[in-house]
Amino acid sequence: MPELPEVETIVRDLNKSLRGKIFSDVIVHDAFLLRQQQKDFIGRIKGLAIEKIARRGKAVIVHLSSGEFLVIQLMMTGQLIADGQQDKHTRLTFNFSDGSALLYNDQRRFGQLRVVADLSEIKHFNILGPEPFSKEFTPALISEKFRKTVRPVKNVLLDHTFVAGIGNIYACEILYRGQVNPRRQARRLTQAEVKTIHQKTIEVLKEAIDHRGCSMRNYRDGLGQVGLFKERLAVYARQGLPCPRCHQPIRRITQSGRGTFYCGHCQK
DNA sequence: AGGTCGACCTGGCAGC
DNA sequence: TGCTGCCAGGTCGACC
Repeated sequence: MPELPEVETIVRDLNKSLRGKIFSDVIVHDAFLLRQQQKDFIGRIKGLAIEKIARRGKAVIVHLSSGEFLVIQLMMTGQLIADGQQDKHTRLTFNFSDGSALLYNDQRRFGQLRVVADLSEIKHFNILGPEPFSKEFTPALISEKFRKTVRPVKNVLLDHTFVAGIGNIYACEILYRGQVNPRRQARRLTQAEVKTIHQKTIEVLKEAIDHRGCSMRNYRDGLGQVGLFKERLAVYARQGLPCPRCHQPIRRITQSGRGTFYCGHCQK
C-alpha cells in the first residue's frame, strides 16, 4: 500500500482532474469496504460537488460541498483511478455528472471509506503524529520522542503517533541515507544522528514525491500509472544485491514482524 | 503505559 | 499441474 509520497501523488493528480465535479451516483460493488460507515454512505455523497482533495498521513480526504468529508484509507492495496477500466478488484464506482468516473480498487479489501461531518470522528487522526513537512516536525521533537523509548529506531519511524505517513519502504530508505542501523535503540542515537534522521526523512519523502512515488506490487497513482521512485530504492526489497555505497550485500531481517532491509556495512 | 503480536483479506511466487 | 507455505506497502485490538 501506498505511503505518504504515493498518497500525495494521488491527491495532487485527483485535485487536477476531479475538483468541481459533481457526484451523480455511487455504485457499491463490495459493501465490506463500508464496514465503518453506519448508514447512508451514498446519500451523503450523491449530488454534491468536490471542493478539493487533501491528505492526512496516508488517508485521502475529499472535501464535499456539504461541508462533510469523504475519508478514504487505502491501506495496503487500495487504488483511486480516474477513468480506468473496471476489473474484479473494483469495489466502488463514483460516477460524475459529466459522464466521467472514479474507481476505487482494492485487492485485499483492507481499505475503508467513510463520510464524516468532522475529521475528529476518525479515531486514527486523533492519535496521528505531525506531518513530516510541517513546522512541528523538528529535531527537538524527534529527540524528545526517541529519549523516551527502548524500541529500535526503525520501529519508531514506523510509529504513526511519532510522525505521520512513513511506512516500511521509506523507513528503510531514510535509515539507509542517514547511515543508521535499523536495530539501534532510538534512545542511543546521538544529537547529530537525530538531526540526520530529520533531514533525511524530509529529503527522501520529497524526492519520492518528485518521482511520483514507487510501485511495488499494487501501487498506481491517480492516473493509473506506476511510480518512478522504485528505481531509486537503495535497500528496500534488495536483499542480496550490492549496496550502492559500499557494494556489500543488502541484508533482510525481521523487526516486529515486518521486513527490514539495510546495509550492515555502512549503516552503523 | 509501552511494546509486541496476530488478525484482518487476497493473491503472487517459490519450492516440492 | 497442484499443493503448501511464505510474503506483501497499514492499522487495530488483545495481550504481556
